[in-house]
Amino acid sequence: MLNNHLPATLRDVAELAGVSTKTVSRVVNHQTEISEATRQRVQAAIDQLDYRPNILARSLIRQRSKTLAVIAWGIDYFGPSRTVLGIEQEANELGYSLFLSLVSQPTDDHKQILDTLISLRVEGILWVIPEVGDNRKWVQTSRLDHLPPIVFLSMESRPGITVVSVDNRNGARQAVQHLIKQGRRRIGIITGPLTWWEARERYAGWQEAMQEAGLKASPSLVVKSDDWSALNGERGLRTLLAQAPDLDAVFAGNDQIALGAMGTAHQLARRVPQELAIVGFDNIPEAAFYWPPLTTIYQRLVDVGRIAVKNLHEMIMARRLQREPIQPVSTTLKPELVIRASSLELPSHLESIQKKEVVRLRF
Amino acid sequence: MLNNHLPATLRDVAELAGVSTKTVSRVVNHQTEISEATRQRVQAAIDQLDYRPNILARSLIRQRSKTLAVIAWGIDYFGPSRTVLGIEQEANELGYSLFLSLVSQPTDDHKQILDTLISLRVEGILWVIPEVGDNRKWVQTSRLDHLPPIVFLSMESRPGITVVSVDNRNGARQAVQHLIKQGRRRIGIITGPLTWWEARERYAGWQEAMQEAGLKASPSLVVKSDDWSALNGERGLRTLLAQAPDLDAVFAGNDQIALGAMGTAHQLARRVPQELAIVGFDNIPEAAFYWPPLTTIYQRLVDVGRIAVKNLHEMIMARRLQREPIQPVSTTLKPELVIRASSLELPSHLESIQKKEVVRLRF
DNA sequence: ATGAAAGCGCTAACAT
DNA sequence: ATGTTAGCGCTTTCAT
Repeated sequence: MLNNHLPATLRDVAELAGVSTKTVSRVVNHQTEISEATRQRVQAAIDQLDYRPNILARSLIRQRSKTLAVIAWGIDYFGPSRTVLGIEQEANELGYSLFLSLVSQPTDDHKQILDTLISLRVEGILWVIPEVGDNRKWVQTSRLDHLPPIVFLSMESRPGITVVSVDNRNGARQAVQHLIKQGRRRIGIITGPLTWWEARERYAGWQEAMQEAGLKASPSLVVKSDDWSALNGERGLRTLLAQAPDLDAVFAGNDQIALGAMGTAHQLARRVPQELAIVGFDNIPEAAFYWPPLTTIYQRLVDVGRIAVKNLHEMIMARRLQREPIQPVSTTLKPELVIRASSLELPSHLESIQKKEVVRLRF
Repeated sequence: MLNNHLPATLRDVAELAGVSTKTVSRVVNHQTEISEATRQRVQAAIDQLDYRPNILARSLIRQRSKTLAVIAWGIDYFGPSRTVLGIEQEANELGYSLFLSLVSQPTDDHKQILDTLISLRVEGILWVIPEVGDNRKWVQTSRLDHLPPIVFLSMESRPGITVVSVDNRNGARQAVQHLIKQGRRRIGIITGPLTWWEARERYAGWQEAMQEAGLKASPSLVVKSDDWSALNGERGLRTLLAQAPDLDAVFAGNDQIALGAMGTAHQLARRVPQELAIVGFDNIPEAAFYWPPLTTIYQRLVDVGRIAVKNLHEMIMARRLQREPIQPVSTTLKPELVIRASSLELPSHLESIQKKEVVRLRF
């Protein structure tokens, strides 16, 4: 059977129930000023016709789309996808539908996407493109009050805009301080790509922690990656060991880089953690199952998404009420250190094995 | 400054330019039947007022929202997020905007979300919830012609519906056949949760490949996981070794399970791959950097998403043209075997190391 | 408690 | 080449 009959409208329901459209509208919107008898009659007609209100028409007249947009990059990576998950959850709870737009590169031009979103009459925008190079310069020079309210995720706080992010610098400091507490002194770093704000922050955190402990943050302890992949961890550790043969620990820009570094350590027969402690960043789910399990920094990325939507909602409401726009607030979440075997002097859960037998892994 | 001035409408532009609304409409929609002089005058007015067409109003009158919806689960996992990436890319290229709806569990009720999507007047739906338990039973009993066109991803093909998926069974067979070719005979399997269609298919593929090779697919070679996590790989390998001490290879339900199994192998000092070959499924980006690098099955998940949108688009067009709905077609993509060290008798890239020195890894 | 009528912003006949 | 008019489906005064 063909499905060429058009969907039922409010008027169809009204005619079937023998009432006016306004009455049907009252039923659909759960308004009270209606007798129970007619309400039931209308409801019967609705069910019979399988009527669903047309939200497009509703949005048009109410001047509210109840729609947000997320413009994101890297949704196939752990961090962004967790953040989008949180965004969707909170948006759903607040009754917003969510448009998803992706850019293929963080540096891609977003103007066209922004135009589309304005045309779609979204009420607010969540900006989930990482700050890379000068791809945020436009924010300073734009009249943001001519755009829908925007919340920026994971970027440097700036006056006049609303940002939700994780304190990467603090996370890096926690990681390095932990290594120092374990007695490590020659602590190298394999950074992420320093065009990224997050990579720079983690790098700065390493520097700060080293200096605070009276350790030299010497250039020979630094290798800069050009991306976030495990490949850079492999190469990075080789370079680092060439520059600083007495290296006793590595802070990696993220868990993938840490994974690559561990692989190289195995190949070079450097025992982890005894000879070389390794700490990552992100706490991806697999990190607990690396060999050895990886000490890393946990960021509450789902919460980043949820908080961003909450803030956005408040901005939307404030603007609707024609009040002065609320002062932009930046939220920064503290990350948490997750200690596992890769950074411990004596990985306790492995002690028993060592006693029982001489473990000899040869590849 | 407050942003309480309403966005400009077509009529505003028309008045400013001294033309009719229809003329402005022509400019906005790049229609040709208009003189260059007026086109420019109208364009100037558009720029001056910063006018953007209201897509809600346009959708209402055109009876086309140019909008698709993806309803998904597990967007923070590798597979679904890659698929959504492909969906977004293709939707964008075909001029569709994309609504994103997530369920928190594959078994969650989706009826309410479906209602919302119909109300939003999406033109088509991409179903990215994995087939778990009987959560697809509704498809058989529903009048799908009363819903927007739907394409189902990653599920068992059924007559009457459009499905795009990967041939998991074939992938598993490739994995096991590869192990057999390497001389392995006692090939165990740690399945994913068998409530999942994909896990069952991979399990069936293992059985088929074993039987075809004249090997016994004995129950002692099987461990069934209750989820897809690395933890099950750890436990799984222990159980498997208890059941079949002469095990010489493991096919894991996915790469995470494989990772967990490798961790246990290390702890138990079983050399991988010499004593125990391991193959995973999915080819997550980190798999190449596991220790040893993991042999696995690659699925073109981005293409799954893209093809799904292409098919959906055709269904939409067919229905719009009031023709008979096109026959549902199911598309099945062949996965590819990616061979790495974890399954090779003599991992070539490690030979040099073995010659140079006796590698002794002790944890 | 219910209804009539106006209109949200746009496009598509159908003029001229 | 340009304009007039009707109306997409809904909500909202303002009546009754």
